[in-house]
Amino acid sequence: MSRLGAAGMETLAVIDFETTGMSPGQGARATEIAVVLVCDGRIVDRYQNLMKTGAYIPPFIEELTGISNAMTRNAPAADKVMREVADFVGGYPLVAHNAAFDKKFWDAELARAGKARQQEFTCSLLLARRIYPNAPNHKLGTLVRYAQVPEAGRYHRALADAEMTANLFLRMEEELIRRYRLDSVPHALWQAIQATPKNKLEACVERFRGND
DNA sequence: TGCCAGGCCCTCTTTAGGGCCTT
Repeated sequence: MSRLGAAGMETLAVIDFETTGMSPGQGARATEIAVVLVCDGRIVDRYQNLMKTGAYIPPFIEELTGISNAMTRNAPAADKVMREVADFVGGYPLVAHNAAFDKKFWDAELARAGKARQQEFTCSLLLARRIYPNAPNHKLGTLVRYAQVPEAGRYHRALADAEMTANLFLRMEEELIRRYRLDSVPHALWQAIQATPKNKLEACVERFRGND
């Protein structure tokens, strides 16, 4: 499901988690979440909150993110934040950089809040590998510089990373429209590109155009 | 006890291994 914005464009929710580790299956918990809504080629709304889970943040992660144990101790409860952010996102399609990571935490933290995911994720990392195959690598920071996307604050804070992911996504949209002379890039085409083999981007777009 | 992510994607591949990405 995707709702339409004022100009008839689809709205997408770009999400980023900061966490205590790599996997909720190993006990890692979220420490911060941000979502930016993208519609009609721009960011139209934002949500950001630290969240208190009681999980210990290792020193390495405190250093990486700038989010300390003291900060999360005074944050609102994780289940309350997750219910709020789920209401904010609604049924909009979700986008994240390396979505497999954020999807694990989205599902795990939502479940703890008594809710379930309503929509699929689109991965800006998989899209970037297809659209920018010649980038030095496909880390978010590298792609921001490679695609000349404005930096939005400190890397590894949720809102800054979500905004940069959103701006990277919008830049990739512009690139596809320019390269293949499209009117727009509907969500279904993003999903098709993500699922297509890495060296078959052009064929994927042409097939979609033919079916459109 | 000891270990501990996991999906994508390339290649010296498919009866597999290892780097890339996310915190």
